[in-house]
Amino acid sequence: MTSAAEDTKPFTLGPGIRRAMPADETPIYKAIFDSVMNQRLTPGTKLPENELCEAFGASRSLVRRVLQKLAHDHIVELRPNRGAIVATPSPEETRQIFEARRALEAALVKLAARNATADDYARLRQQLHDEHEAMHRFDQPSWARLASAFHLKVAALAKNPILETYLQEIVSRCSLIVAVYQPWGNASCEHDEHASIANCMESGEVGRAIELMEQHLLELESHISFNRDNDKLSLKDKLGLK
Amino acid sequence: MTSAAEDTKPFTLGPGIRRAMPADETPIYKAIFDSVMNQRLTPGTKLPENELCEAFGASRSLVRRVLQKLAHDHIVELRPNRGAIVATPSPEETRQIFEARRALEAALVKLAARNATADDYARLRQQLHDEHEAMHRFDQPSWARLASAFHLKVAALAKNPILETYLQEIVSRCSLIVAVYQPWGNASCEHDEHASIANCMESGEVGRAIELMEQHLLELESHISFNRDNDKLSLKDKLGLK
DNA sequence: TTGAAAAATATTGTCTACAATTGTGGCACG
DNA sequence: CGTGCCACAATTGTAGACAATATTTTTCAA
Repeated sequence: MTSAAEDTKPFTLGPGIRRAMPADETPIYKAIFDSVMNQRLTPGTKLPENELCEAFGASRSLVRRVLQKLAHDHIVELRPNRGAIVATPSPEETRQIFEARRALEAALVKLAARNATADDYARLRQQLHDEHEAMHRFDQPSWARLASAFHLKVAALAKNPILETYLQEIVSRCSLIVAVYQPWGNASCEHDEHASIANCMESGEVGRAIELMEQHLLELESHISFNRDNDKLSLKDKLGLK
Repeated sequence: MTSAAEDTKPFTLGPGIRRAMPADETPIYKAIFDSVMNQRLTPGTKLPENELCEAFGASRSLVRRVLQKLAHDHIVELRPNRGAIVATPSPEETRQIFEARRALEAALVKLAARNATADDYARLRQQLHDEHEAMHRFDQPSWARLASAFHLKVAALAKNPILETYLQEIVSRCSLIVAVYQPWGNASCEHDEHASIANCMESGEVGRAIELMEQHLLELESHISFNRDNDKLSLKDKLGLK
């Protein structure tokens, strides 16, 4: 219901396509990515190359490139000679990821407040409006996407593609963590916090904006909990209750 | 004299090696990397796969993986269907890289000051000592490496592998820029600045440490100049003066 | 019946061959 | 003499074959 990402059509990308595709725009990448985010693929799941090949009708070269990229984005883990599995972020990793995110976003807010134009703020408000609307429609998937989009928009306003790319990576990893360890959805009404941050940025209260952003991210992190079916699974195996 | 990285020996890595090598530890990667840093390979130089293959006696698979990794590290640029060339950082890119570096290192200094132990500081002082010694021996290559190493050490002290990785990438790109656009060597006596930063960190003056770090990086950036043979080259071609 | 060792199977890493695209040189034409 | 087009050569992208490693199953002995 959430998305019709069940691409089992005879997608080949076979002979005839020569242009080197950016590999993270491949349908294969997107399908795996979405499946992980929607928890159809849970952490630890093995991803054998051959199965992916015939599932997508692609050759191993492509599948392999896609897995490489997914590994670089920390969506899957690539163990030498042992294949790929869906990444399993540990609590310690999670802590580090959020710490890095706080540091990055603080720096980005500072730069964004320095570099953003009136037009930029107008677009940011549009973004906030869409977010607000999705929330009121109870459109959870769209909302989650838009909530992340706000942070990415702010990052774009900083006009530093390098830091922006880093934040994209980190936000992607955060999304994975939230999807896996907080499956009921990120429930807090983030909208007001986002709006406050934008307000402070536009009115020049940079220090306050940074403070709010850090607070907002701490809030998000505090809602993560690791008591999950992941444990249930390994427990089940360990006790042989099957 | 600077380094004997001329590995033209019949290195094969042929059949028999099965374990997937991290690809940035390959002799091919290191050779290209070093050549770029030593300016034996100048920006814009084409790197045809076949030539690299027979130069290193390796197959295209490996060469291709190495080029992929080099592209990820922004050492080479990978143009679809048109091959790889040595990266050519533009002035704007350079500005962004240094801006990102200032932001990252500021955050890292803050975290490092919070997390470093007495042992950590002892090792950092050892690092500073080595650096100082290399400087007095006029050992330029070692000195440059050690100067970068100081920044990486501080990053390690923050105990956040994610931010640390990001800084490693950025420092690598900075080294490329310095090597290309400041070939006479980074001459400023950086040692004292490094020492001051370390002092402030250890004595708890975090704000001052961050300030010094940013100042230090601005200093480094200010020594970059783009009036270089790179321009000379393109100018020469454009005027047909050959 | 349980444990370990060995064969069989499945899966990954690497290499080579082929297809397609890009760049270049020559030729015709204006 | 300059410009545009077409064929050829050089180079990259992809696919599948082969080799080596990991995993599973089978077998044999205690």
